[in-house]
Amino acid sequence: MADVAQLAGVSSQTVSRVSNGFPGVTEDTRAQVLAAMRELGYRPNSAARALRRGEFRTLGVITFSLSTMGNIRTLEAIATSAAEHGYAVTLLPVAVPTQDEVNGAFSRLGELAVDAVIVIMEIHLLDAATVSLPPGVQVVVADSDAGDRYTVVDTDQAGGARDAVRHLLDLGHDTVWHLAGPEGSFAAQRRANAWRGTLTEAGRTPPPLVRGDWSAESGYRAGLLLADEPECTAVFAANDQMALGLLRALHERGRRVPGDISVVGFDDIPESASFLPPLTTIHQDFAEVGRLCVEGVLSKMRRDGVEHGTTTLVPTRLVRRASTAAPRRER
Amino acid sequence: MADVAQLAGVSSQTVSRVSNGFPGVTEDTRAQVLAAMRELGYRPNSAARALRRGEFRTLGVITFSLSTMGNIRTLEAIATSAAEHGYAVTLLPVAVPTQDEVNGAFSRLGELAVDAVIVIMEIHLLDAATVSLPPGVQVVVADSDAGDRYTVVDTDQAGGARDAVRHLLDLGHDTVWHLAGPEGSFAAQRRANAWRGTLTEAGRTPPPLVRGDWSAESGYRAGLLLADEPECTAVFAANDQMALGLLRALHERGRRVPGDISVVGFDDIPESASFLPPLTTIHQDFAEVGRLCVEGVLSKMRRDGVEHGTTTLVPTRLVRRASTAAPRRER
DNA sequence: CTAGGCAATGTTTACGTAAACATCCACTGG
DNA sequence: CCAGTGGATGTTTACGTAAACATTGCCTAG
Repeated sequence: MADVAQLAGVSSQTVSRVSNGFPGVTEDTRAQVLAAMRELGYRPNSAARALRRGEFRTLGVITFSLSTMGNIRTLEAIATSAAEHGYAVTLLPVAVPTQDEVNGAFSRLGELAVDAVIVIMEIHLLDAATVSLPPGVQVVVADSDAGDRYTVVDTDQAGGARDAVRHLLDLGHDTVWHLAGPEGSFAAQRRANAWRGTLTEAGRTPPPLVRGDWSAESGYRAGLLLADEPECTAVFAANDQMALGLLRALHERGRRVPGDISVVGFDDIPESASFLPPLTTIHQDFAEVGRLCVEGVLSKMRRDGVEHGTTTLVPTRLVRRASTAAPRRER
Repeated sequence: MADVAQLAGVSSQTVSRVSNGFPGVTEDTRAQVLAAMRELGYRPNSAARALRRGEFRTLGVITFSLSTMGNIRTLEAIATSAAEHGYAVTLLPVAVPTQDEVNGAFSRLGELAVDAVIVIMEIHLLDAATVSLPPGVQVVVADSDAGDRYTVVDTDQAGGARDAVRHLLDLGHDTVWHLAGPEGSFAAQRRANAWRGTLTEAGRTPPPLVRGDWSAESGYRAGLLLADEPECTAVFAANDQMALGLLRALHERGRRVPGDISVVGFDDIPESASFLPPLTTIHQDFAEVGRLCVEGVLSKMRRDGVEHGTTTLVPTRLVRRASTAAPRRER
């Protein structure tokens, strides 16, 4: 910076002003400084900047293995949105979703060059970890159940599940079976609750719940079971991958989709339009989730507010494709 | 730090030594300092550290939209591997893969708290961007063609494609059709070249190449075409998504897989085991690619070497599933 | 014609850390 | 008994920046 100042014939402070786009610099001077910067290949040192300003202009994102499409898309949206606000994004991967690992990530956080944190993770892993959160670091949680202690941004899981079930009921199905996600997941839990609630509201009896683990393989196993249920004409799968496995099992067992059984998924992964048949599913707006996470955490930083427990829900959208139809009325 | 020093009754330098695990501190003193740190909730300020040390312990990863599964898995491996070496990972998303955007990302890089960069991107976008690379920042490129100017780590595209084609020939097919990726992609190009080369080597005539754009939708369109080719008994799709679309089209047209047509994909995405039928595909070891990227860039930093043009290939593995079989000999 | 004001620019300082150097002290060997 | 040695700890300083304050000089109103 000093070199630039000397070459431009000004003080280093003026260079700083130009570099930060501050007012109070003549157009001439500014041009001269810029020229000097270019000539010397000057780049501001972000460490010194951060030291001086007391902030890093960086957001940390804690997530374990970018396994699910949703998390990835959310991460991507966070990165893009953060960039728009002049923030960089640092990734804090947690290899195994155990309490210890999460605690470890949180304590490493303190030494990390990060102003705030966005957690993409089921919240129950967070509870015991709170203690080690460095003070002054704001947190927003995505993809999680509302805790009273965190600001949460999430897809409207319940609304999406309700739409899925209603769609099937509207088509004329007597009831809807549910292929749920793993027990430990709040997202799975909320989708299942909404499924049950919607059926009950409509005066239908919820059939026994079938459980998977989000994987296509588990959907396949569930499908083999469901294929043998003669009563089953409509299934709401808690995600698209399980729906994929389900479709394969039904096909193998000679059950037609949607002729014999209608299937609805959840997520709208890009491939779902090319399933056999193309899958009716609930579209999630991950880009919006990511955007809201960033804005939430930034606004928390600014006002230094401590409003815990705010939950923002991002609406979903039903995407109708070929895997759902009215039941055959043969009885 | 000064507070900790005072509480522990030592100098700040001793605190620094403890904080960095340096020798020359009595066990007693160390314990006292650690206690003081805990009591005051001391966390080293990474900005000051970086300023003093002249390095950030951070790697930048440039990638545009985490669209493909491969890039995501690579990114994840990079993050994990970097963490093991005590490095953090900062994400530099490029919204649109245009020259301008890439150049922009590279120039922003200079102001970013990053010691080295890993680029996950087709290299042709890099060529014109080189100029703005800040000096002293090492680069490793993943998922790209070898340039003489960069260190490249990539999956052995050619080897994988060769294995795919050979597998089909070994099963007894006369020749193999190829559903290629977009023209602009070097990965697609190399897979196509290896496909053609392997056929020629084996004395077969390569059928006309069919082109897609990586998406399942494009695979579907290609599949409609191929379903009408009576000669076609085996297809090698350049990725699993296109294979998925292909399977749907073939199914719709009443062509059995693998009865009438065998299909091989590329990538081994998790869903491919649940396709209809389960897809034979080429497994890529993205974790290894990520690991090698990190180690490559770190070793470049250490030796300050300037060995350009090194290319490391990570081997692939053929995963046999139900979508491939011997052709029916009815002629 | 001059005091006052304001815009443009310069000077000083502190941010938190770790390297380099300085000091202290206990112990060893002659 | 003392010089020498080496380990433990303390002191000084610089890293590059931007905030706070200081200075300069020009313009305008009275």
